[in-house]
Amino acid sequence: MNKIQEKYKWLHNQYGPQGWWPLVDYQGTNPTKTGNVHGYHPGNYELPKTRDQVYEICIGAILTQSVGWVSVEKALINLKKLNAINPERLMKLSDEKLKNAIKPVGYFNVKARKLRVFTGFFMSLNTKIPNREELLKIWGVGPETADSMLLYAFKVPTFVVDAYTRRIFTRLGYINEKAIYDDIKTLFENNLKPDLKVYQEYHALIVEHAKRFYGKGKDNRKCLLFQETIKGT
DNA sequence: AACCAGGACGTGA
DNA sequence: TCACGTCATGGT
Repeated sequence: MNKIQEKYKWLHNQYGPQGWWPLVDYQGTNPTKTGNVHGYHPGNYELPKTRDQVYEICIGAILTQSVGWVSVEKALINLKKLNAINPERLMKLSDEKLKNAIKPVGYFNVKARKLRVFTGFFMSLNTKIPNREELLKIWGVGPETADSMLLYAFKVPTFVVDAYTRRIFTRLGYINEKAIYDDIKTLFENNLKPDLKVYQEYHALIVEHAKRFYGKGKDNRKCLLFQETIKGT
């Protein structure tokens, strides 16, 4: 077992299945989770089931850019009340209603536009699964957003890298600070079997762990246990 | 009361 | 390419 696999094992043992990606209709709360948000469905890998759920994950991936999930959940609930977690119906919302609904996530002018651009693309898919290149061409969809959509909405085993991933594994010494997104992504994909569940859980576990122990400050000594799994390997 | 959150884009060097 | 400013609300 390589180091990347060992870290996964450690995290999963600590926190258990995370039940990502949250869906507003799922009231189940993961009691082990940081924060007071619901929508998680630990152990259920069948989701998303409907087209609208696939869509919900995609727009959630856009809304969460540089923003915590607590805020995104509010925006999604607002959209839900407008019956607009559906591509056709979201497109029919006025700009005013759309921006007002997503206000909690901030950057609402930019994100409203991103949502419309993406929604046009989504409708053109017509049940087809997009590839990474197609997603990256969309204005407003960068590497992390594209990978999140692929992994959690379209169930393609592609690894998601975020600021937390970079922070943890930089401090661990696995990657250097100037590593670019695809370098980090490759590190994980080269050291893991392309297993959808593992990819989904690993990213979610990294987020959970980072929220607890890896603030933006320099202190990485809060989690000695995690550090120690390196030694002796 | 600063500081930062599950990024991406536009700009100038 | 690359570093830096911008987008904006809400929770510690």
